[in-house]
Amino acid sequence: MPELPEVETVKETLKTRLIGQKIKSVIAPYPNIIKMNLETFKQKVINQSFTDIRRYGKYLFFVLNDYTLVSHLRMEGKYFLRQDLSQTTKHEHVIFELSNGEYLSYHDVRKFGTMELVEKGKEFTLLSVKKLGIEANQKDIDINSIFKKFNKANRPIKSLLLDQSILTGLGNIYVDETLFRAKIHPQELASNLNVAEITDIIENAKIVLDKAIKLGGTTIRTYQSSFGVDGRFQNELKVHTMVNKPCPVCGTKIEKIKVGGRGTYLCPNCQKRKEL
DNA sequence: ATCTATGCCTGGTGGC
DNA sequence: TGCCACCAGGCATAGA
Repeated sequence: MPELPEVETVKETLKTRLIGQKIKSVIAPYPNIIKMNLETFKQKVINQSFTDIRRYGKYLFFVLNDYTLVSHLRMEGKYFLRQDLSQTTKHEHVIFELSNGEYLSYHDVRKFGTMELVEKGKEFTLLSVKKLGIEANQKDIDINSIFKKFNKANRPIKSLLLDQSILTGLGNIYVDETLFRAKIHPQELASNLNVAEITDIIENAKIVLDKAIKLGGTTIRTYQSSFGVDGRFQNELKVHTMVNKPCPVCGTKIEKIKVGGRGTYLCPNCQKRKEL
């Protein structure tokens, strides 16, 4: 699923081909992706050009002349550039005809992805974007402010790391990898963790995310960056998807459990719960 | 105020 | 082979 490194990769890939292109028309076989009236949406974006593409957390911002198209890929959204409409396939739900004759096409089997349109510069007035915390790979994160939030939470640490309102950018894959590196059990209550442990988690999150960005993201299940390119971080995964494989540190079999309803991988020897 | 459960969706898988 | 129940899960929302 696209998390911060995957969305970053998509952004960089699309930038090389999309900047300067003007939207000539919009075709929406499944318009529910767009969270506003389709005709209004078309009126606003047609004749607008892509001036920049940015990212915050897992959100993509397509900056146009007067508006910003805010796109979230959720579980498996993807963008393709098609040379011709005949190349589009079953699950391409929103298609932008570009001035160079190509088509920017949004593909999403599960239809969970969203597109919202705001006036340029007002991206952070969107409720979904406004509530996001700081990016998990940011330099010099204020550990104390994070610690305060974690310290009063009576929930598993994994659930807090997935909560985008505190730190944003981590999803199921990178949370598992981060907690493995920090040697913290995903079900450990956040309130049981001390400042040193929180610091360790945050440092490892940055290491994992930065390395995944360098490798173009992680391809498991369905993720590909735009134009059908696989990521390479899947070769670096230590625990996620590795059930019953030996832990790369101690050789113990990796376990799969459920935490907050999500499939969770861990080494039961390296990531022991604390005795209190 | 916090936390948990549900709905949104489809394709893949395993059981029979 | 086909049918069915179940699973994958980010986020919004409803409910406890």
